[in-house]
Amino acid sequence: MGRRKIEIEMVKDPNTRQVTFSKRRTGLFKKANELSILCGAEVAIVVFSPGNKPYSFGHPGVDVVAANYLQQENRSTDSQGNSSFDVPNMENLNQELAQVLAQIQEGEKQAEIYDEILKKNDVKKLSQLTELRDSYKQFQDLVKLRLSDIEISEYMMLLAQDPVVGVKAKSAKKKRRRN
Amino acid sequence: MGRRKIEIEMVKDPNTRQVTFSKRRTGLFKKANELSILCGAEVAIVVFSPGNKPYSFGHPGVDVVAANYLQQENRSTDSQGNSSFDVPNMENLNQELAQVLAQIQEGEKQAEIYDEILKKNDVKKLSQLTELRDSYKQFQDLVKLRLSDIEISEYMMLLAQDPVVGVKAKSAKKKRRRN
DNA sequence: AACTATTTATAAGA
DNA sequence: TTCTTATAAATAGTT
Repeated sequence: MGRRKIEIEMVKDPNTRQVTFSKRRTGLFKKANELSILCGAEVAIVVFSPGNKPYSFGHPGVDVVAANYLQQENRSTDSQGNSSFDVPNMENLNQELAQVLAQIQEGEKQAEIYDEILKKNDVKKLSQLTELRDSYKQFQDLVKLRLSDIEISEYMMLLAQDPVVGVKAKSAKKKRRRN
Repeated sequence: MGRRKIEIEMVKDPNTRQVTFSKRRTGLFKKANELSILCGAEVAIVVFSPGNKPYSFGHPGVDVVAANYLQQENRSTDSQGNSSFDVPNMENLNQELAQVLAQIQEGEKQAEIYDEILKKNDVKKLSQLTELRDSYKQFQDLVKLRLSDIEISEYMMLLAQDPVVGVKAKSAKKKRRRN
């Protein structure tokens, strides 16, 4: 959309990055505003700049939308089976699918476990804390690396494609924002 | 941006409105994704469709960004970005807890990503997905092993000083861990 | 769900 | 930062 096409990857020069951020944040908020008006939709956006300054847009307001969102999130078991697996006819693929699905369930269980532990406030050692944190980061980095191979943009869009309704507020009933 | 210019006002025909919503929501999320990547910025969006279905986008995650946002809001701000909470009070603790839980959810979301990708026919790169999944599993196992020995308050402090998924460090600067 | 004629966003330059 | 403008990208109406 500019004089040249750019790749979607971290802008290296900090100065240029800040400029890009300003321009695109403006554009994003404008789009959000149009969406809310054209469709009568509620929209809330929070953005942190590269310098960590928060910017927000909300119609009718960030807090209002956030409250609605959390409300939705906390009910919901699973509204619709958003799985129309039109998977190709490969045995391998089906296998992978099964495994991944199992993995998802595992992840959810895991979170519940964390949740329980956090609630009980079990206490122990810092050194392991650090390790845990690092492990988590490593994992995140790994994911990032791999995903860039798979087209990170694409997958994020895919992720954002479906309604959050049934996602899994399950383990997070602990959340306590305002109200 | 289309065959004709349109006024920014409520689209009257419900059918057209829904179509417009879908298209523009997709566009909005794509823009948000690009912004987060190009600038290393945290972005969270929540949208309710005309039919009141919630959709969300977040990098590194809606909950994470929301938690940060609320934290900013409630913190006795120091325009220099020097936020200090040496000894967390209950408020801070609860907020940090929210963040931790958000992170956990993000972990789960990773698993969902795999699912999404598989659903969307990107079959050729299956091997990479397998690697990913294995990494994830390893991570989970590691966490399982260690979590029971963790001091939650310390973990929260770690997260606070070096928040969320490598994206960037929040305003919290050098913080010493317990001595 | 695709397709394009157009409009709109924006990258680079000033 | 703001403006300008050539070009990339989003999308309104159509199929």
